[in-house]
Amino acid sequence: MTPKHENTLHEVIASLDRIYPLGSSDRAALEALPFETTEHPAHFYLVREGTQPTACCMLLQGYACRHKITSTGERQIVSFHIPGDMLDVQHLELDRADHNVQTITPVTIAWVPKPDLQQVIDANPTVRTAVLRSALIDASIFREWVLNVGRREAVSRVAHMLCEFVARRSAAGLGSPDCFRLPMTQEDIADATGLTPVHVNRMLQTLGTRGVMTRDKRDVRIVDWEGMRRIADFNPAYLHLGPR
Amino acid sequence: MTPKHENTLHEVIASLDRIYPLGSSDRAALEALPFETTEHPAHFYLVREGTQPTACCMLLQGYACRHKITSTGERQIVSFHIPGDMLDVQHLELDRADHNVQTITPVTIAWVPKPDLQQVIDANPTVRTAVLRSALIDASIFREWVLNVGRREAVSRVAHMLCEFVARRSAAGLGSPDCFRLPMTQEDIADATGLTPVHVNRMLQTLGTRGVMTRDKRDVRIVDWEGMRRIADFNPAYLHLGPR
DNA sequence: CGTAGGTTTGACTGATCTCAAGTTTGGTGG
DNA sequence: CCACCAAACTTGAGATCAGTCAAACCTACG
Repeated sequence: MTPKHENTLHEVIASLDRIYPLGSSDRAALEALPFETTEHPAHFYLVREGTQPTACCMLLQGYACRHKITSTGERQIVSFHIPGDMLDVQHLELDRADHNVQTITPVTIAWVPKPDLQQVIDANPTVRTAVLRSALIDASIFREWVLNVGRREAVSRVAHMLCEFVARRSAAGLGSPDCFRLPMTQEDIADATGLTPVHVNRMLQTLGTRGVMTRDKRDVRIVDWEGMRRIADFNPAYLHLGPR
Repeated sequence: MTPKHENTLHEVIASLDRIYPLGSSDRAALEALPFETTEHPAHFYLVREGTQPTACCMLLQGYACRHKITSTGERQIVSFHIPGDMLDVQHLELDRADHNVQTITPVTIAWVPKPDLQQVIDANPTVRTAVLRSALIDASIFREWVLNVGRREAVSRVAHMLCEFVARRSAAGLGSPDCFRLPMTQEDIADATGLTPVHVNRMLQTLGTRGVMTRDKRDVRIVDWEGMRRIADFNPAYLHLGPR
């Protein structure tokens, strides 16, 4: 039973620490960062493509995604984000957003002014390394998504997306890998897998009839992880979670 | 008329300098890096998924790509690389390769020992920033590829791949944007766009009949850039080339 | 309750794949 | 310089996975 959220950067620091173990001075510097928190409903834009963000946003509670839109208005989600994720490290270095960041569920966001964060990174080599590793891991995840969307059949794409979501979520200590509630709609899943919502619905049913998972509304229970992993062609190495 | 290649890190340094302007001491530090050069034929593996690279390879001459392979043996190329590109910055921080790096044409490669490169990066903040920016730009390109493969129709995917290749190549001063020779086979293009070689062939013909380019074997001439750009839905902002 | 957003189903369509057979090309050795 | 060969490219016909369209059904929430 987690208590009502405290609005500190605690999860973000824990998440960086998981990526690269921080020292006490690193942690202290991060904890001293000034920030403001805001709350937003689902489907709210936190960053818009083409704008120049001036603060660095971090996800404290709820779920979000990054996406891009074609000139014909088709949306492609390129990553999902969970509490503790830094949502725009890249804008420390690249001043124009090349994609959108949008909420999936209602969220609590921490906004840290860019100069303050930059200073902590510059002054703390370990933090710097953690942030760099985090950016490199993001890139690895994007590569896996290119593969997923480019070369896997529909069932596998959906299964893979589910496996990744669960793996990241439980690695962050945010819930069981066997039983969880999906925060995203089937349309979100469609936009993440390069499919249509109708087909995603059918593929979710297929995963049911193949006996690897059961579903009650958005509550999913994986009943055969090995089967799931096989259908998804899921190998978590690309998440670089493990002991280094 | 370029003279026979000199085997220095010159192109790599120029490429970093384009990403983030270097000072003379940065340049001197990079020029002092020890390295060995090797030559390899087309289709040669420079890095294999799952291995732990001990040197950082850079492309001096020729073309290469990164790719991943599904359990059923389908290849998905996730990026192409041109002379001057650092091919595995990520292995400075992540020790296991999560993808393959393979040559497209015969290449000349410079291998820099990881510790030496790490030291130059640690000692030169500007170099560090340039490398970080380079990694962030790579990530941006991966995101665009997810969109390309996930949400664009076949002609657009092929056109987009061509636009990106030309834009990056001419930004690096490696040739004209209007007229160039493709280093990759139609099978490579297929693996980059998530299509089959047969369909890539048809889409290249379509781009011809739509009057945006002409083709003689692998020599391509773009005759209508605006039309090409429109079919490709190409907006180079994601390459972060421009004046910052 | 009413309503909007989300999910499910069915029937039909079509973009892309598959398979299979040619044709062209560029490199190599005689 | 030419003949040969493997790799790359091209073409056609038929199959299929996923998309489209449209309607109905939930269900959470005001």
